[in-house]
Amino acid sequence: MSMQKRLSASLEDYLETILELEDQQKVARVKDIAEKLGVLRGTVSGTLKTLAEKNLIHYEPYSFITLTSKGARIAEEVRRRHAVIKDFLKNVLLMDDEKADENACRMEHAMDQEAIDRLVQFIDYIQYCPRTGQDWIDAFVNYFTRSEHRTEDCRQCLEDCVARYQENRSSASLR
Amino acid sequence: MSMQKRLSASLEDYLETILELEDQQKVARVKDIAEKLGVLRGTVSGTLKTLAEKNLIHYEPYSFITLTSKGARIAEEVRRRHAVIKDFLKNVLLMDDEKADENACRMEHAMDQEAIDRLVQFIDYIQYCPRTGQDWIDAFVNYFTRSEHRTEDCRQCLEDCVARYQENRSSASLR
DNA sequence: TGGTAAAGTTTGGTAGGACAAACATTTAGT
DNA sequence: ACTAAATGTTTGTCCTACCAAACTTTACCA
Repeated sequence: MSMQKRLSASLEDYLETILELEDQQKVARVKDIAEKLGVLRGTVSGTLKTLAEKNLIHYEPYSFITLTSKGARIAEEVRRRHAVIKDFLKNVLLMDDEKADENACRMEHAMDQEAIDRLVQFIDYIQYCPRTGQDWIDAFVNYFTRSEHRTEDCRQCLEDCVARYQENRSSASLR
Repeated sequence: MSMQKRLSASLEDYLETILELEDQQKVARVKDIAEKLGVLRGTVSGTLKTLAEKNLIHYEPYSFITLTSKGARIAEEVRRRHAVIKDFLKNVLLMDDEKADENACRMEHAMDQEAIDRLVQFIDYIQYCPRTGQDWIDAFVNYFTRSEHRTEDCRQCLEDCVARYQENRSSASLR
């Protein structure tokens, strides 16, 4: 059921924006959609008709816009993709917030479910595996800001990592 | 000098394809481009004119097609983005070859230089840092195929990791 | 309550990118 | 060398997505 071919990047963006506006202010207005997407109001009117025909929004001219349940499901999918990708770019690759968002905005239309799911698991794995975790990510900044890595002494880092593991083991067994 | 706004995804794909064909068979033919891109020959003819106007290819009707130096530079950029992304999807996220390629095909038009560069460094970091490396990636498959990770005993893995580091240290100092 | 500003809509036009099918040229085979 | 098949091009059409500008409706407030 509902074996839908993916929407265009543009239509996905409209849905995502409408969902955001619903959350922010309970209702989506044409003007706000136009501003968020950087297009003219006239363009939005046209696209809303398209979305309504596809049963993705409730739309009566001159009235407010809300997502249908089908539209909401898709909008939430898109938003999730965006969030996952941004999280990776910002908190793993350590890109700044704005750049991470810009790239996520485009990448969210390019990655399929499988790629997103795998990325989620990978981010998870980094946090869960005792060999990595947040401090390992934090140390990534040293890697790409310095030019000479080869002289780095990793022994201390490794020892800390092992110590932390044993620490966690014992405190876990106390619970 | 050459402050170029990015080409459309479509034009980037044409350049990438032409580069591939040049490498494979020394020359790009309309028919082959059409097949690789899954469009009709007529569509290719039209697009080739566009590319020629932008000085990205050498093009005379009924003759062979080659990239200009400007076109080649862009084509190689696109190919590099593709390769980096595919490498990540396949060898870090462990997606299968075909899926990795499909996603890379789309993502290559969505990520900017900065994101790609950071991804390269990250892949590098995984290999370079003694806490991670190939065996850490290999263990990722255990993480996402099993449902219960929490019972996993990580001590052995951690010990092996430390041992390998000391091993490498001493063999390095012998050189 | 009328009038105006803001918000929304419609219409006509442009551009990119594709298809289909008619047409032109080149290549190969005999 | 001639011709059929393969390859390449042109033309006309479609679709999506946008802008500009005229127009309509709604909202507000004096």
